[in-house]
Amino acid sequence: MPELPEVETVRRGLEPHVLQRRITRVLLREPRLRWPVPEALPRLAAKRRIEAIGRRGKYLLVTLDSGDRMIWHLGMSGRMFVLERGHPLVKHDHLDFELDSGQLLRFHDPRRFGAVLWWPREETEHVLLRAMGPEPFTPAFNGEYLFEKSRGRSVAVKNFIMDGHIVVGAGNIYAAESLFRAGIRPTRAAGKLTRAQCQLLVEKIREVLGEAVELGGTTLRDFAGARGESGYFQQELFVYGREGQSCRVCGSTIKLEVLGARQSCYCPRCQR
DNA sequence: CTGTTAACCTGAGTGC
DNA sequence: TGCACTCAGGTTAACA
Repeated sequence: MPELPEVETVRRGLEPHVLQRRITRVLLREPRLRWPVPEALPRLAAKRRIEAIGRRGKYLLVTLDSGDRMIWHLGMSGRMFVLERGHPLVKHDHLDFELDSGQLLRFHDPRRFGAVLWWPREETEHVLLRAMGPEPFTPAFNGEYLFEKSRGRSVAVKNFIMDGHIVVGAGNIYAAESLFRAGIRPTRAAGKLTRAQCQLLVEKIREVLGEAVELGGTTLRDFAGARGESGYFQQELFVYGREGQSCRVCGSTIKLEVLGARQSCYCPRCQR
């Protein structure tokens, strides 16, 4: 489900409800997520105050007053809702964090590709975050960086920019949309991009992700923010999910190709 | 090292 | 209605 804009939407939605709130109780119903939820997590997180909620790539980072942190990932189908205590349970409600405000954070994830992990304060670096590429909005992610990284790489540029070691946050939707706006065909070998194309692609990735964050993400099937709200970026899509329809710019028929087991839409005329 | 594929899981949608 | 089948926004492990 969620790429960077959706995760950022959830983060922003959670923030006002959790900052400086104390976790009064943690209810773990189903520990079998992407990795097992640590058995000790409910005990360790209970009584702790939440001091910050941040984001790195598609991971949410929750800093507690003990200096320990939790790492949350929504996977493909995960949601983290702010609800009033006593809200009825539904299937796949795996975990609750009850807060001293009377509200609770409820993690719901049918496919269980998500994760809820403990990151002890004595560990300065977490193995999941260590090898991650730069955030798209930081200066470290720039045209020259992308150009250098892509030299000698034969992988399709779409797979290349979806690789979290290169840059974090662009999943299937936003990779496709960024490439459309940059006029680059998703199948193009990364190593064949020119300097100018790398520069343009960086700008378009930032533009697309930025607009999507402002619109609250993309709701295609089941994405919802922390209060259950939909995103609106789906109205801005040029190629994703539009195979067979006409290009909003030139009228050509949008084509679909499978790249690395993922659907990849592009305009054969606008993207070369 | 690079590149490709399968795997993890459930639910929604489609076609018969 | 029901069944078989395909596909889905992410990430890692296992392979060539």
